[in-house]
Amino acid sequence: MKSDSSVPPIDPPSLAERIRLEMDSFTPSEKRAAHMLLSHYPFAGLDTVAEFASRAGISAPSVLRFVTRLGFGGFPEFQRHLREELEAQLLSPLAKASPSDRSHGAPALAAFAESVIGNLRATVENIAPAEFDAVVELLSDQRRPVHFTGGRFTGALARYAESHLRIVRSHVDYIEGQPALWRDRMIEIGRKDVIVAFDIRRYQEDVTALCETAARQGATVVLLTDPWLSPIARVARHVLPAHIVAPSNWDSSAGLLLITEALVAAVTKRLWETAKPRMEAVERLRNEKP
Amino acid sequence: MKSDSSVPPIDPPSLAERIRLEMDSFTPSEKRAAHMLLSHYPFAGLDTVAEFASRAGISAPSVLRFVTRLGFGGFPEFQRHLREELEAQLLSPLAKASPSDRSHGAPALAAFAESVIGNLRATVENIAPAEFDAVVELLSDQRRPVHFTGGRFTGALARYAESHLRIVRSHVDYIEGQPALWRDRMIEIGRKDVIVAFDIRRYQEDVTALCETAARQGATVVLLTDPWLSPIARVARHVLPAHIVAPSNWDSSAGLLLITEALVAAVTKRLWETAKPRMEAVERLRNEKP
DNA sequence: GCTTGTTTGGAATTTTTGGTACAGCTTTTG
DNA sequence: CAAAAGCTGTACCAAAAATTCCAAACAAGC
Repeated sequence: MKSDSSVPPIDPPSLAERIRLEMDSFTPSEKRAAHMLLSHYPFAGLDTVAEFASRAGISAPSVLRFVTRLGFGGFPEFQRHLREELEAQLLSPLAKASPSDRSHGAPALAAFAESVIGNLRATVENIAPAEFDAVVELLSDQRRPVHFTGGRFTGALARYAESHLRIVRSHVDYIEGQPALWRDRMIEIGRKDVIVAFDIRRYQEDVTALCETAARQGATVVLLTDPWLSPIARVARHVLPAHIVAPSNWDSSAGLLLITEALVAAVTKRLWETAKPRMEAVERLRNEKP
Repeated sequence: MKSDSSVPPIDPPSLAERIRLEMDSFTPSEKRAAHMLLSHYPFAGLDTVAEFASRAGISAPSVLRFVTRLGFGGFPEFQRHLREELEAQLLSPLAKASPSDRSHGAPALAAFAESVIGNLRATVENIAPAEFDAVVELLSDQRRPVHFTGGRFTGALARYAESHLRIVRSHVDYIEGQPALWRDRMIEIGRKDVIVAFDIRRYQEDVTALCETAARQGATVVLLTDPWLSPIARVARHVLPAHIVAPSNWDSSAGLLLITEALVAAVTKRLWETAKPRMEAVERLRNEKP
């Protein structure tokens, strides 16, 4: 889920900050807990209650009272908060930089671009070479029909992929997401077929259904998704996750596009012997028209 | 080459690194686990076994087997390692981008990514802020109908833009490039209308024709193109060029996507007052369906 | 010095979590 | 095509963790 509630992402005041402010109102043992936590923030809080208590030199119940006092429902909830805070901080090192220190380009554009570039780097880092290569191999097998599909936003990317790959090789098509549009086509799908699905959060049930049906019939499913993994991952043979978080109310698909283009480039190169004449033929046909 | 001889601070080989290397030798469900972990490293591993298993789409025992295979005595030990690694990394700001890490990801993918990133930077540099802002302003005017269009490859990007913007505001649509499909619609196009065209080299005559016709009827044309400028530039009021050259037989549209997403983000923010209720309503409608 | 209210830790309790045995299934191999 | 090996999930159990309860210790007020 995305937090659509507030537009300008004002940093939530860190828990550490709150603790410092409320320090005076703590009981002696709560203070020990607080100091202990702040001295190693936030890692000190990631252990067990017993460990925390022992390090702070107090008892477990005191630790519990401490976190309750901070407004958490329990120790696990407290830990979850720490993790999320840590993750948010680590993933957006850019947010720290002053927002108006960029000179060139539209400021909004520049900031957006930096964020997207971060996504691309992170995406590349997290993709296993073997996985990428395996997908290239799969898409380069001309005996296997390839079908692209995607959700309401990602469908456009699927189309983009399809429009390129269909020129490189044959048996490439695009399947619309709605079940009514693919139900009858499923009879054609079998062991040899490859489904390449694009699906990011707000995962679409119809796309999932398509992939599950195809997988049940023996098709090989390749999934391009976000790091949280679409439910399709459960039936997918290969998963390529891309980072998608951007300073926007929408997610960014740049990482998915990157993977897509890299795949197309690799397959084109791999099949160059047969792709070249094909591409030339397509070009010739296009020029004949008028 | 740099002289690294003096200091041999061999980074403790991150667990992530080891996982990437051993990826090939994993069983299918272990790969799932590995992927899941890498895509969110290391936070994905900080939850409970059950949570981890569920997110990766595998069973809890498989997760246990996975961590055992990595050489840990148990899940808690595995988590402790992750925490320590994270802490170490966070405390040394140098570790940010360890150069020995660069080689990761599929080599082809990594090289491609660097090239794309270069394109994005160049694209941002070459866009006049005023031009960008003017387009945002134009697209934020709800009284002006907006029509997206594009060529055989870029059409997908136009669709992508349309699918987002149509949720933010009304009077947004997509026009297919072939003249037969838009000829009759042109009668509707007038002074108030805005055409946003995507067109990169191997410029398509039909898209050019569409824009020329629309411009002749008084419509405002916005063009997203490559640095060599599509012929549409002659009739366009605003031109946003993106760098597209990549190590591939194909051009890369990442720069166009970047501009598109930045535009959508800016317009969404600009129209937030009216966009928010719209987006919520759309969400509600989508959830009613089943 | 007694009482009252607060704070604290030990021990019991409950919930959650990690771990294991086993059976079904898939893939590989002969 | 059958047997074997390997992988994976269900069901169950043990362990450990969080949480609650209660009585002791302490401080402040009369």
